[in-house]
Amino acid sequence: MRIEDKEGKYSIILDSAVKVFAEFGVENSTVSKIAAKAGVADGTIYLYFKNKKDILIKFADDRGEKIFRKFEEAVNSGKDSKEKLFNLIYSHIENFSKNKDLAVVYQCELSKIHGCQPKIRELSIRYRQMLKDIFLLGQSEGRVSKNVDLDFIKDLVSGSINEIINTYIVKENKNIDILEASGKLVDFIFKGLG
Amino acid sequence: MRIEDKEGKYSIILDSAVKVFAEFGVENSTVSKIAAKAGVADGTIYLYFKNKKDILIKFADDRGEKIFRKFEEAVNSGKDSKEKLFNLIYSHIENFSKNKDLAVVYQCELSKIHGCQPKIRELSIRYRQMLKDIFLLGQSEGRVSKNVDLDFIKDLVSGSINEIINTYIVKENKNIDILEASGKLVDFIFKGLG
Amino acid sequence: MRIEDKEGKYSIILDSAVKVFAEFGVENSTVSKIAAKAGVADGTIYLYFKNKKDILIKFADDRGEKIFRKFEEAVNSGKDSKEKLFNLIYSHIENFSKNKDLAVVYQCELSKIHGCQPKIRELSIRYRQMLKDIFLLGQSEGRVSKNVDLDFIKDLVSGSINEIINTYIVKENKNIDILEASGKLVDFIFKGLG
Amino acid sequence: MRIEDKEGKYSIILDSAVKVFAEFGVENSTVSKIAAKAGVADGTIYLYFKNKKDILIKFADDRGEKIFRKFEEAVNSGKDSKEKLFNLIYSHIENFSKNKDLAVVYQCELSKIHGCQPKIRELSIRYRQMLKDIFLLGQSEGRVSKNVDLDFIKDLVSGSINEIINTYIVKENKNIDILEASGKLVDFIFKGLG
DNA sequence: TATGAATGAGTATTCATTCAT
DNA sequence: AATGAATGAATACTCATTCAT
Repeated sequence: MRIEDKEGKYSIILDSAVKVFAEFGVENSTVSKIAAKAGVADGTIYLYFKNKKDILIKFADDRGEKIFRKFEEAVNSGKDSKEKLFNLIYSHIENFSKNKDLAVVYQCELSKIHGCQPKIRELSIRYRQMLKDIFLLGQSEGRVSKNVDLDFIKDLVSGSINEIINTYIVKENKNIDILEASGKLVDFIFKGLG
Repeated sequence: MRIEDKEGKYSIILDSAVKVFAEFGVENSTVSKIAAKAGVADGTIYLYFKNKKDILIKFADDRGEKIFRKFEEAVNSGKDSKEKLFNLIYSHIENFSKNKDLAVVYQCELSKIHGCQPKIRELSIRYRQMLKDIFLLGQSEGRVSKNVDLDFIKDLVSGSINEIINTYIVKENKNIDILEASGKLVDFIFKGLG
Repeated sequence: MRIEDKEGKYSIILDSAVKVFAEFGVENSTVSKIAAKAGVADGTIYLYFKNKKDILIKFADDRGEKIFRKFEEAVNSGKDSKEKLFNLIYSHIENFSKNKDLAVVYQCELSKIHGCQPKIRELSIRYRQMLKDIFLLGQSEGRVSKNVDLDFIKDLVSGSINEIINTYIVKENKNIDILEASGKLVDFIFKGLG
Repeated sequence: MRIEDKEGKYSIILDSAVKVFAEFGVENSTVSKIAAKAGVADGTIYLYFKNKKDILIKFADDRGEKIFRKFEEAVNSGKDSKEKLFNLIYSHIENFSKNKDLAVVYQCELSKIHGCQPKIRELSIRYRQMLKDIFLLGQSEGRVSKNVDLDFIKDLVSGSINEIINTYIVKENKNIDILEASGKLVDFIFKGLG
């Protein structure tokens, strides 16, 4: 059996777990359900994960890190602060729209699991630092007033984006015009910061 | 036994439950822990609540409604849209600051419990309608541009307020200057909507 | 409060218990249900009965004894063995028809309760002795063959009567022509014993 | 693990349950007691049975059906109505004598459990139909009078047999001369029907 | 590696019984 | 005598985890 098979089964279980978590909630998800969804025996789970909670921790670590890289790429590909913010928001909404199970687990389930909190907290801090950097750039571009408290503002913006995800993807499960939503949000923010 | 004693025991159990839920999370909270914290026998819980889930439902119904009344009073006591929004945000932060256990349970735990969702959803809708009404008033006052999509904006604002609660009360457990935070938030929002 | 009031409340509880036992079965009958049906507080039960099982024991003792007296009277009023048997069977079916709750509890519930068994066993023995005495009389009358094993036969007859009660009153809840049924049964038995 | 092992454990639990039910009564039998008697963990019970009641239902279905097959074979192997009835009664007493636990549970416990009643009722109906068929054959043979009400008589006979089981096996726990008892019973019945 | 039968600790809930009023 | 709120022991059932195969 090749190494990629191990990675493969590890991934299959992780993906299955997310689907199960999203459908039933973490607490109503049993190891058996995850194993069944992954097409492996219950015991096999324990060859790849220490225990049930470890699945969530690994999910937060792996999938969280992966999606965060995409956010960073999106930001890097923007030529100025406004485009960077737009790209970030667009990437965020798009990625979570494409994978609603992941969105549900991220927004609702993960934050409560004790072992997951370090990674979640780290990602949250990095996310907000990204926002702060964008707005610092905006200040140097003259787009953002030097009077605003960026530490405070980055939280507001982070909350706004979160709410969009929560409202349109997690709760309402609506199809959203990502381009339009991202545009409106960026306009609102930059106007507020001008 | 006086009437207030019965109400008293019901309240004592509810308060104890909130503390336990906040400390351990709903799923790691046992009926025994709640009973012990309330200083009653396990069986006594069932004289006042149908079952464990019912405690959360009653909590959402009773405490949620009570706190929402305060929000409405705060809004009503404002003379114009800006003051109304300020009062709402101030009241929101203040009330959740005073009772962090309640904040934790509201923000993190309640939304996932199925039986609670009707009330949570109702409160969420009423909250956002309050915001929309404030901004409609703002439009008639000439303070808010008629071009903005109020349904979209109210979500952003709701998300921003939520994030303040989450960041400063639930996660960081910081003491926050409520007056300053409310002021900054209102300024940012009205500037963005101008 | 007069003495008969005590007897009265004792009786009311006993009657209520039988109704509850018949409706729910002994094991699904709670002291609370019995108290509610009797219109007294739960605690009041314990002023008249030692505990829940004691209700059943007292029921077996009191009601069993009472109904058994009627059977004896019925037998005594018959002028010969055939009439005595007819009267017994008629009285048995009639009394259990009139009070189906009592029939249900007697036939189905009581025999399993450990504390009740002494009385139940005693009544069963007395019942079968009554039958044996009738058949002994029948032998002296020349109506019953001297060759039959009366100890065995009395059991058969007892079982037959039981089955009539079970089939027509407890299970099927049918209205039965008591006169006809008693007649047929007596005829069958005496023919078999001739 | 061989197939018979699975069947084996299922059977072991069922047998253990019957013993426990017979000793303590269904309501005083705990799942733990059954598991201990079977030499398995409590949880193992639930790998083979849906819940506690399901054990009784399966018992009624499996053991009831099995024993009933023996009754049918016994009847079929008789060459005329009298021999058929004799064989049935003999088989009935013999089988219940050999397994008194089963007899106790069948006669006393099973009839009250709601989920068991369909099977119990079915078996009871089939049993009495068997009796009726025997007596119909007896009529065609000229052994049984055409005047008797067979629907009534089959109940009497069923009750008589039941009483033999109850009296000698369940209650008195006596050793009984099966050959003699069956013979007497058949004689009595056919004489009564002549 | 992979399996899945077996385990048994953990928990919500019920209800007979008590006792202060 | 009567009440009924409070008690807490008892028990069915779940499910994460293990381990012999």
